[in-house]
Amino acid sequence: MSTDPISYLPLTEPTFYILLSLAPGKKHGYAIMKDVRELSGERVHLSTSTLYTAIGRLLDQELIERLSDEKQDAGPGLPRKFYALTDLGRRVLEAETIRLEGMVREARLRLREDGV
Amino acid sequence: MSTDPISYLPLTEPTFYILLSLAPGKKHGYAIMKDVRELSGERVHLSTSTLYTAIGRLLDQELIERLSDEKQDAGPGLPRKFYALTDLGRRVLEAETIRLEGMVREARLRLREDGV
DNA sequence: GTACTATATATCATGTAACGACATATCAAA
DNA sequence: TTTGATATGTCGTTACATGATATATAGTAC
Repeated sequence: MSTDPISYLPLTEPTFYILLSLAPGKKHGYAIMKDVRELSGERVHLSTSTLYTAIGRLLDQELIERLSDEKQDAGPGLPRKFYALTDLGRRVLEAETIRLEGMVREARLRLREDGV
Repeated sequence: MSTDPISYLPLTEPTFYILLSLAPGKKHGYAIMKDVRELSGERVHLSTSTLYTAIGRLLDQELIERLSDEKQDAGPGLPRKFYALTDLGRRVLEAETIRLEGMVREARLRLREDGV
């Protein structure tokens, strides 16, 4: 497992949004799901299968970490599990953003060359 | 098969670059491969398997079309096959660029909120 | 008191796409 | 004559998304 953020790129769209959702601070799975929906302008609707398998993968890769037992305001539903970005996770997210900016820059150049 | 470009998104990185490579005009497969490598700053090295399976898929989806027998300056290698963007392909590429811009915008907002 | 809805977790089967490895062919230069 | 650049393609494996399905809890409406 590399510590070079570049080696984790490109991120898939769900993965990108999950990490971005955690950028401001810790969240539990279901909160991530709702946040991503809003954050993406109702465009990305994570299914629970996508969400929880991605969380498992990101934990394995140490891009996020599980926060041990935030003794939380229990609302309805099963007990919440909170996650946060690791340093590596944040660096991956930043590297991915730079990658995306490069793609947009090149696209804007080529799409302007012919009359768009 | 939809004519709504949004329904083809998100594109994978190889697919995005293949379409972008065709934006200025027709190319054959091997030329696309070299162009993508340069265009991406030596970052994306398409394997021939990725390239030709993607071309097959894009033909099926009618995002690109095969140009029939450009009687071409035959150089070395097997006979070239030329491809070009369809109108739909161009619209998909534009829609994808807009999607990427949205992701970058949101990422820049959230990554600035905490001190990046 | 009971059914419904939102909250919250998770797995399974299937489909799609990337990718390394492999295969084939042509021409030019060393 | 053999190497390297050009040029096309398939096969097996792996990774990931996704719809369907399952389980559990708390509040609300009837």
